[in-house]
Amino acid sequence: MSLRHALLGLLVDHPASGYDLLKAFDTSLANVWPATQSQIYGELTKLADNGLIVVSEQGPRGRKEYTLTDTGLAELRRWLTQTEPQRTTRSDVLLRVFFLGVLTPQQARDYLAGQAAHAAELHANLKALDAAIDWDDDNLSVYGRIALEYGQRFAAMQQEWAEWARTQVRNA
Amino acid sequence: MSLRHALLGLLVDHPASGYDLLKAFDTSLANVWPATQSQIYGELTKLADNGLIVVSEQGPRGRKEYTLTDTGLAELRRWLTQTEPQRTTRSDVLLRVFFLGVLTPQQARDYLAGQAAHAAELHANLKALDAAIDWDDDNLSVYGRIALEYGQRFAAMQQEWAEWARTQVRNA
DNA sequence: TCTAGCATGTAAACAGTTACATGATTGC
DNA sequence: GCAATCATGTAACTGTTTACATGCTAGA
Repeated sequence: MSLRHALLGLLVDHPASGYDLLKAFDTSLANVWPATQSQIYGELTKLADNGLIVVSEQGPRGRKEYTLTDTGLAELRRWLTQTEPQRTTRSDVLLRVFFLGVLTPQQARDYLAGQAAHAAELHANLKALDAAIDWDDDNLSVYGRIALEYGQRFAAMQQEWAEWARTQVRNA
Repeated sequence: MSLRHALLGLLVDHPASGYDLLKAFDTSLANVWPATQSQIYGELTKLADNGLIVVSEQGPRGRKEYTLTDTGLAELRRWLTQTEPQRTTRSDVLLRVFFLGVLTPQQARDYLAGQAAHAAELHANLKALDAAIDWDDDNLSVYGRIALEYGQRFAAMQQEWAEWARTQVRNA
């Protein structure tokens, strides 16, 4: 269960409330590990119950600020070094490719063209984001840039693939 | 819910039993849309209840062979042409990158080197698979090849990224 | 005869999504 | 005063995984 560790990771160095974390998920982690409000609040309660985080401050409107405990940090490190990342992924986009044979060649090409366009747009957005951020050389910047670079390479790869794939579909 | 449509897609042209479909998931669809035995049998029952497939033949050992109905084929086409693929993905590998700052630079480089090695191995396997298959020019081959090409490009991209990323991690 | 593989089904637990529900505070 | 945003929580549902449970059949 990576959600638990994503929360621990976000709490390193700066305490935050559920609401703060929700925003972090919706921005920086949106394309890596999306999570809903429901999930986040529930998981924070469990993490606090297990002593991996503590409520360090209570603010207005029932705000609860959580801080990572030593146990929590140790667990984060254990997860990073002692466990293998899960690699089971599902791709709806690719699944559909397997079944394009039931459509006309024109429809199949349209589908692939749509995917190429989508990837191109994503690539442009990520490139713009990269340019807009003022990267320095602290940890957050180094690893944030590495992750963003992944996104850009991935989007470029998808675009090139979809454009190539389109040329492979011949009329029956 | 794509599992439903994956089953419909696999039943195009050739009737199959739950057991046959399970094997198809474990081989060709393993990296695209993994599914368990439990899920498959349950979903087949629902699809039959809804008239998208029918039990066309009963064999030994309680074997039930399912055939796609016209309604089922129509639904598959509707899914392909009228609905947008879901693009919410989760990447445990990438999530960990965000938090490599809590490790030593050496540990972070080790992690990235491990990912590079893993991607390289996957790439080699997919390349070998590609070479081993006797592709002809029917629909299955065309779209199967396109999907496999995606896998190869993706694995190559991941390897190159991880190797590059490793060089970005400097000692603090 | 016995083993491997064929063949299906169900129950419980876990993860994730959607929807509902409520209320406080800040700034205009 | 009102709207936007801050802030949390719960319930119901869907999808996925793991484990249990059972039995038949073909071939060595």
